[in-house]
Amino acid sequence: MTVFALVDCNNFYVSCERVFNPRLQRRPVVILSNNDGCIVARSEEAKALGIEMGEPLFKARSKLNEHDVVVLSSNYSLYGDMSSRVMSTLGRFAPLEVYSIDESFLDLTGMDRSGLGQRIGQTVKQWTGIPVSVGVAPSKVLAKLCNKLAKKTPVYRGCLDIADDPGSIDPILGSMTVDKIWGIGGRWAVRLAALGIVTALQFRNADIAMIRQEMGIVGVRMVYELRGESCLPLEFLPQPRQQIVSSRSFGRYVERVDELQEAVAYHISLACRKLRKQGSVAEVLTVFFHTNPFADGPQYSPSASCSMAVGTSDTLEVLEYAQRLTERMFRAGYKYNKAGIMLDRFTPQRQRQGNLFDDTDRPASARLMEAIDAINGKFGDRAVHAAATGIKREWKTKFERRTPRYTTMWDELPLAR
DNA sequence: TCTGGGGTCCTAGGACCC
DNA sequence: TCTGGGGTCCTAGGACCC
Repeated sequence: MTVFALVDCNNFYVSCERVFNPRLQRRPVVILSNNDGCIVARSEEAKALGIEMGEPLFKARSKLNEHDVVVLSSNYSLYGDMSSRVMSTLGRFAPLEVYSIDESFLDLTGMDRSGLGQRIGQTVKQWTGIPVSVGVAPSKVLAKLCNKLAKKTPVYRGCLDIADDPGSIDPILGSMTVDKIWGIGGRWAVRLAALGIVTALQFRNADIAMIRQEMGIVGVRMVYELRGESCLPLEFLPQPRQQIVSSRSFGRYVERVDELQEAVAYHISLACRKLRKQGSVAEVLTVFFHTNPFADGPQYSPSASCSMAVGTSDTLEVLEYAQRLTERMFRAGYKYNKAGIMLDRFTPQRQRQGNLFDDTDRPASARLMEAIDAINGKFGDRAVHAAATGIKREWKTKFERRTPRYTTMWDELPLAR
């Protein structure tokens, strides 16, 4: 039997901030999404005040002021770096699948697990400063569930292991609604309720043929997983992305085509760098932008794709396609609040399909991109960049309350006195 | 005034092929 | 009057996740 552990960081973004600013301990803290728009992470104290996940900042404002809540912009450089520290610590214990920025599955099959969960937690806390919870079970879905229980039930001291006795949580399944299961969202919960399935226990005990009929193969797998029969294997090797999206809201409305072009160019450069990093080339490009869907007034949200003559990851080459698409779609007289691009149809760089009419010097293009990536890797992201991405960039996304990038920028290191 | 961003998988249906 | 059977590929849309 395979034994899965799910290790999940507690309130990850808030915990990262607290490592470098201990004054945030025991205070209510929230972290905002891009553009300081919504609340995407909350400390326990903030949750206790009834502040909701995903709540727009302006709606929560009075509550935040009233309770003197600390409000911070996202600091992705910091969180990304702290995440890799946590993951490499976890890698000391067992083979792992990094599932998201703040959680990993570990393969504990055949290991002596007595006290192991607590030991993992203590080590991560001591080495990185980040508190974690651990769930251990014979399937991923159950491990997820145990993790959730471990997190909110102090008596488990941060780790719940049911690998030897999955039935032990039946009473809890019976009192839990089905949408709390990983993979079952609100939509399914509504449809299942119509079939008389409300609790996680009812779902687990449901008739397989009926679930197959109603939910397809996805639902069937969920039921088996809940029964402790693993259907979702561990994936130790990260799979290359099949699409890369880059998009952001603007810090203020954009009405001019040149600013829109800058923003699109900026997204192209981010996405192409990611694409090169994974060693792929893309054949299809999509560009989109839109007005603010929440605002009154005329709406316009165009999107257009094109196939590129040859699969490419060359920023300058993709830029040309992007600018043509943007120009074609742009309409004056609208207040745009967001732009983005998507790259699609990837092949590995080495298997690039040529084109008879391609007169680009491919080796030269590859060397140029390599040089740009190397320079930016050493001297910072925009040390060299396409002029098309703009100089002043007044449309930039807002991060008005971002803390220093303590661990990734020399001039933002924390000071010790 | 102010509302995030980036992914995956599955399915149904249409187009097309022999 | 009567109009097969089996397959693949692609796309759009729905559902989910963090």
